[in-house]
Amino acid sequence: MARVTLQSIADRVGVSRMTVSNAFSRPDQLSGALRERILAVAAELGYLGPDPSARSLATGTTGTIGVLWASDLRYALADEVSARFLGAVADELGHAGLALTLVPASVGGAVVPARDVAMDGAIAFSCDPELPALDWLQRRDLPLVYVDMVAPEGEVAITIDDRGGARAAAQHVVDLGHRRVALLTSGYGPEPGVVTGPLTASAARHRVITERLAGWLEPLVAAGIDPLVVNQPDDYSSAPLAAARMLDRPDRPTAVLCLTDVLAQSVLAAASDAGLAVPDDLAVVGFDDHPLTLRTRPTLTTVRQDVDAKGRAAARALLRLVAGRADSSLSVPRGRRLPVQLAVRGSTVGDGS
Amino acid sequence: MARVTLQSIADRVGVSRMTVSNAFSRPDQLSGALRERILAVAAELGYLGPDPSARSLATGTTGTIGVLWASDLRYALADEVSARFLGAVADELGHAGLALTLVPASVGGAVVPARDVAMDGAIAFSCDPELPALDWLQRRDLPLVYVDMVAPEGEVAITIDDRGGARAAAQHVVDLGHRRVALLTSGYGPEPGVVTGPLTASAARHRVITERLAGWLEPLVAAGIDPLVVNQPDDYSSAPLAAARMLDRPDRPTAVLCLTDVLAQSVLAAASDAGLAVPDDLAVVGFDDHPLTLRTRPTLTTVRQDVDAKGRAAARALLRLVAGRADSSLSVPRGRRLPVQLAVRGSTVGDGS
DNA sequence: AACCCTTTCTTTACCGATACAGAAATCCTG
DNA sequence: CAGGATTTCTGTATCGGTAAAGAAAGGGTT
Repeated sequence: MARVTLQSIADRVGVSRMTVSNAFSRPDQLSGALRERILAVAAELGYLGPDPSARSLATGTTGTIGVLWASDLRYALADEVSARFLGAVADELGHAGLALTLVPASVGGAVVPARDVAMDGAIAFSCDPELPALDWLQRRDLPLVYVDMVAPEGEVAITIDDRGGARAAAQHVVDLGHRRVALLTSGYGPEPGVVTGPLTASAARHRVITERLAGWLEPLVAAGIDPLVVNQPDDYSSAPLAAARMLDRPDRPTAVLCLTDVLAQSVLAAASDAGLAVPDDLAVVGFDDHPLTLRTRPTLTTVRQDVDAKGRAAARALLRLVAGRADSSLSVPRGRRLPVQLAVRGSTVGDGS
Repeated sequence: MARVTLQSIADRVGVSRMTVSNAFSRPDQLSGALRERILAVAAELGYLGPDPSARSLATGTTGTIGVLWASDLRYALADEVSARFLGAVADELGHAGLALTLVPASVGGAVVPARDVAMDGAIAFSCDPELPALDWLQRRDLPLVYVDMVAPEGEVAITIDDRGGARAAAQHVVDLGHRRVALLTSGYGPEPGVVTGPLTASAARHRVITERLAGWLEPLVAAGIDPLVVNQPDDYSSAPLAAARMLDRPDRPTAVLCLTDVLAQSVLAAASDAGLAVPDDLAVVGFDDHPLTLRTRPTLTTVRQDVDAKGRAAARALLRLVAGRADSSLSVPRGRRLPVQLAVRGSTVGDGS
């Protein structure tokens, strides 16, 4: 049984192939009666609508947007905050009838997804600017939006105010009178453990880390505080261990600022194990406003970012870029830096009871 | 400036277009020297490789696999366990050079992604068997793997032993001597709150819920226990409230079996707020072995499922189905039900101290 | 009745590649 | 050195659609 195509339907109905195409794609181009007849025959033959690949070739649009992810997808998605971002993007694109394709960053094998997968545009999320896969996307001249990373000059970047948020977090613990402060990060340099010597931007594997570190330092330095910096191995399952070791030191900090809420939760667990009361013996601040911050006890003080808004902003900016390709009179979207907000909860300030 | 195509390269080099095509896609079909020359010219002209859409049309393969998701992507992805599954699938497909496309379930507008997006196969993950978008995928006759849901007769299904896991969890609390047991679920019927009357399979909105409820009931009924069943609204942020109300009842349960670990974490929080000691006053059991189970204090007793393995199994089964389309002599993959394991931790059994 | 405008359908020309069969050149083998 | 096997490259047909302009038929206006 040969495959059903526009042609076979056209033959059966006795019209031109173009008319059948219009019946599906441009209903206003033919009479209602004929359209009905064509659709009836199509249904009878089991035709499902125009072949996506063929249509892509003819129109030059694919109906899907790519997302290039920093690291191994397996780990990236296991973070609820990133996942929510992705969900928001997918949702927003879905409204525009676009699907979302996760583009593996691999460039080794015969197939290089960043080069070989069809898409109308792409979002680079939180990835290394040097990533080879990103280079492919750029060379393809696809509409591109950069999220949570440094974008090339003139490109559209969506970020949050990481530095301002970190600054507020650090100021908060300084205002509470803490003098021995630890910074718990990850992805800073190659070695886990206590970081000695001055902090350098180049050691951070990511813009987000650089910014948050810089933000934390401002109020601390102003207050004459020299923080203990601890670098956490990427493997999150060992986080409790690193946190525990930090709390075991003779100069144990009274406040810990953490790169993410998940790291902060590990600190809460370690504090509990060490018999330390939070916030009286130890204040803990996270970052991101992960949903879990409300489920921990005490609840977690954190810097709130609106990931949904970030996802929507990225999706919308990209949609405008894509539209701008077809109609150059449209205005070009501009990058945005979304505000953040310190959310003070039980892990830094007791309820007074 | 006209676009660079195979033809323009062919003209420039002075060979046939077909030879240029082979230089990219089938290197063994031409001499190394010529291939070098062609690639050099291609690079010079800024050619990036064959156009994905055109190649799709000619070869009939697209290089991407679709994933159809149960609910709104925004919420679905916000669950770390689902996200990890997706990550594992993406990772496994990535090794085979395939990208992964999230297919929005929308079927309302002009574009129906499940019908219009090009893909080589699809995974239906945990969705309503009646979903219209799923129907489109089936009608397209795409290779399809069903995960965590009831599959049509003869189709490939990957599931876990939800019932057995729930049975083990319930048996565990029975063995510990608990007699007042609560079941905390969600997605059961339309109304949140205490469920009265007999449980029915049809009220559950999902196979997973049905199975876990059934598994819990077996040991409970055998022990003559009539559990308190509480249905949680889907909005996870209200979970603490529902849990708190459950612990406020005069016939407060001494053990709670939860549909997921996230729900269980809410119960831990509510217990803490109510001044109840876990596990002495209240035992809590989750489901899934979410990474957070190790970060809570006490750590959470749960039923461990291997989401990575589930993802890999689904991806591999689908890859085999896809390969089978091209070569019908290949064997057809069979469905699998992956085992689970009770992980006893601090939320049911104290450390003896 | 002449004219122009719509509506409705068709014609022609691509979109950018790959499949497959065959032709020309080269290489062995005995 | 004949003859078959290889290697290397080309020609033709095809994948399944859409864009854009043109032709035919009907409708209203003056």
